Amino acid sequence: MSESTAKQQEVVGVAERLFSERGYEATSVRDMAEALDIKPGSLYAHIETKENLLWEIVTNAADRFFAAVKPILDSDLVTIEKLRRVVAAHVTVITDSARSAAIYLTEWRHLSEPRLSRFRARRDDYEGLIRGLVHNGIQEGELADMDEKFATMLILSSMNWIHQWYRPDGPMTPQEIARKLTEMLLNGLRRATG
Amino acid sequence: MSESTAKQQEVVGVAERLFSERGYEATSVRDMAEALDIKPGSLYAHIETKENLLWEIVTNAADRFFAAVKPILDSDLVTIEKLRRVVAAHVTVITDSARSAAIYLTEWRHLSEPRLSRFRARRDDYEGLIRGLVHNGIQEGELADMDEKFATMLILSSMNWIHQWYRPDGPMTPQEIARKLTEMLLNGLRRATG
DNA sequence: CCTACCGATCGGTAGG
DNA sequence: CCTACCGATCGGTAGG
Repeated sequence: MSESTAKQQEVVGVAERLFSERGYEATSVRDMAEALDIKPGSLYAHIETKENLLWEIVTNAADRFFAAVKPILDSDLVTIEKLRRVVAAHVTVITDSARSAAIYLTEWRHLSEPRLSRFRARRDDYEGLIRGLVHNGIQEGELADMDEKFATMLILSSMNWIHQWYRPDGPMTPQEIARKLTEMLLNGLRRATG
Repeated sequence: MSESTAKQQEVVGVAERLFSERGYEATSVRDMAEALDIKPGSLYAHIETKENLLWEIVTNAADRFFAAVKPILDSDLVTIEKLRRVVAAHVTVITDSARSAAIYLTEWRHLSEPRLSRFRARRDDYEGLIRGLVHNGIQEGELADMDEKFATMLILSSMNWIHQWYRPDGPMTPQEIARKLTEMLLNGLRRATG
């Protein structure tokens, strides 16, 4: 692990913006160089390959999701409260780093092997964490007796779609988004009878 | 509207496979020609441009979603029943035409203007249909008094994520997926108390 | 970080 | 549907 310079961080920032706006494949090294106001060849003083940039962005994003969620799972809160906080933490990662989260969620498939497999394994680990939470919630009777895998997918999909419509200047704060989402997921859309 | 030949349908089929597997930008006309066992230049006897293929795929997919959902919305069923059937219909479109649905959901951004705007408008119309349903459900007291727009997003996001994990040879039928999804969305994940 | 350049590949066309 | 090709652009490198 070599330390990364300020300029390298600037390059990553430009890559995050362009990859999230146009997609990885549709972004050329010339696009990035232009945004950085340098010549295309000069970019390679700061990066090794274009794919390395993608890899750095998605692994950093994965790190953020794990770091936000792990301490909550390791705590001794009851499952429903863990779930509330995990949703809040995950949503906050998406809203705070919207660009890299979008790349993490949509551009990973352009990684080549062996990174592609490493990525998938890590993403599956994360899914496993959420699934463990759902599993416990069902065991303990806090969550309904339902298809564990399917419920996990519902939680992840509803959280991950947020990057598609979230705008920092929109009317809702990340906290509000997390609160409404947990509320709807836990209690359902149907009007409670009685 | 010129009628499309069997060969043109074959070309569209190959494009659906490659665009969904690798993405639009990462698929070259040479990739498509090779899959069709013809020379790259010969492809242009059947298509005008590569983007026309993308446009045909996403508009056909949009047509399918509207056609599946419209008659249900126009019926005189109660809102909750409409919602059940709309979810089932939408999920069935995704599972029956998984490749084109995936392209519709993820590759549309590579359209150029003015098609990009036309696409967005149509997608917003569809979202409006679902939102109208949610609106009515709240008015009539069948759905909980909640953020209408947010509930619409939750419904759409949970349905649309299915293409990410659905496999035709998996254990669940489209009907089962739709049933479980509606159940969880309407009643929530929390164990009903009392 | 620049100049100058590499071979490969891109979407697409002319003429048959 | 093929041969033969177009100019443009791709990711990346050598040498300074």
